[in-house]
Amino acid sequence: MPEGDTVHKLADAIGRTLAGQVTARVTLRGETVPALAGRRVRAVFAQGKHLFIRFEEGMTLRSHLGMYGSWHRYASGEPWRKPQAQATLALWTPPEVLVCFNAREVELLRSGGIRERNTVRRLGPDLGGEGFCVDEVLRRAREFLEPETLLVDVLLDQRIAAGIGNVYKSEVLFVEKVHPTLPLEAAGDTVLRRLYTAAHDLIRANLGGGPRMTRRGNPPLWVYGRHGRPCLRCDESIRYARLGATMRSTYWCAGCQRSPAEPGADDSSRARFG
DNA sequence: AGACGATGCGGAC
DNA sequence: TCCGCCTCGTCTT
Repeated sequence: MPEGDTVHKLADAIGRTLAGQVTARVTLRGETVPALAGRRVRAVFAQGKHLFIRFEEGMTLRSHLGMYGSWHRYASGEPWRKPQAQATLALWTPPEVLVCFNAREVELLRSGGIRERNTVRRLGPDLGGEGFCVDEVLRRAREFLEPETLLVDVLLDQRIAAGIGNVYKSEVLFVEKVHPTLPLEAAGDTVLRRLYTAAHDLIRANLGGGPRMTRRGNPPLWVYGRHGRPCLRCDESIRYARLGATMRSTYWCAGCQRSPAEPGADDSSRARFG
């Protein structure tokens, strides 16, 4: 399931099958796309959670898996494990066929179309990419967000940096010992820089293969999905709440990540800012 | 068998 | 702030 690292790994895998190949046939929601028949694939790449397949002469397929999307690879003639009606995109090479099921968005962009797409144009620096620049992240946070914005909402905002999903959100806050509802302004540049650097390191570390992990050993995640279980650092019970503007599931350790609102809380992060 | 919730995100109000 | 999307694994009955 897709956060930035997953989509990057998918792009690599799909690129190994498609890059340099000529597609005999491409269907978009069941409809053949004549413009892509007999067309050579130039590159397959990810940007945040978007996956792009660029063809010669500039045409590009953009896909976003959303919650339910998945990619399958089959040999030609092999039966598909999901109903054909759920296929949003299929590309025949022809020894193989790549099928994207239940994507949230799939579209064909004409030359230069990537830059015209608002959602894509506005994406922040790609946390799974090589040239990630945390200074640009800080600049965007100042430009796009109110100072009162909670860190849970900052981290999920793909305009600030692209690739963090709900799992990395909680994990990154835990790793850096920052409370999920600390406001942007109270966090300050130092904390923000630490959070995004950690996010970049974790996502990059997970591009190698194997299951996604934010720590060595079992369990592979520090806090996500561990509601009520003991913190792996301090043994306190892991908390769960739906937080932020979109009320998304958030997990944190009240021992390691002190609340900005609780009396007697450690306010060292605030002191660092002010 | 049915309820519930989920790794995402845009849009209506 | 809430809902829709229209899938699927997991848990409850």
